[in-house]
Amino acid sequence: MSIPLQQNFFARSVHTVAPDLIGATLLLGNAGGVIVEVEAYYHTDPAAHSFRGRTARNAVMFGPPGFAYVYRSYGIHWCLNFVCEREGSASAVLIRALAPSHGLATMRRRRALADERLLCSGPGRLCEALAITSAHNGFALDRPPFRLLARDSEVEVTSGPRIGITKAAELPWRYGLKGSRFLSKPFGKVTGEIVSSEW
DNA sequence: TGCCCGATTAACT
DNA sequence: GTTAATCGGGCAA
Repeated sequence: MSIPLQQNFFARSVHTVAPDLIGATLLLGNAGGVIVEVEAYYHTDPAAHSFRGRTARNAVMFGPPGFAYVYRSYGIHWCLNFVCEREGSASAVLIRALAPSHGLATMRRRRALADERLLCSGPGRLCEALAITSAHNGFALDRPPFRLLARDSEVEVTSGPRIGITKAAELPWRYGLKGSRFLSKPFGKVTGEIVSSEW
């Protein structure tokens, strides 16, 4: 049924990988869910951490595709990215929201009072629910404790401007599962739709 | 060394 | 709609 995603899945344009991740299942240990929202970041993009070159923090982004880049956000939260394309292209997809499907009790405990809709609906929230920290920075995505399973049915993907950034905020590089109630924020009406069935 | 600010979230008014 | 929490990265000095 669900086929594990191999590293070659990530060895493509970040703008192809991002919508293809919608509907895939992300698991860490026995907790996780279906990816319903992501954003693409490319090193020529002023909003990308890799834009100003390689540093200790973003080094994983400059490495080979198929690895996790985890960084601290606002000194409080962790955010999870998947490195894409090829070594040195320094592109990544930010995982922004999941529809919880595995280990609900575990994730609720980690997230305290959060109800199911808010359990994994945000980049910081899903890292808290899956217990992702800097300890996972540089981990391969096709090996434990990570598990990534390809979607097994067609999905409708919407796109729109990215969230929470000030630079290049107009670029429509946010992708989401159309109509999902687990999006961190709704998509605007003007955005186009993409129907995907590959992967 | 100091300063500014962010790929966020929850708890306010 | 507004704001505090909280801290490391990146850049100016």
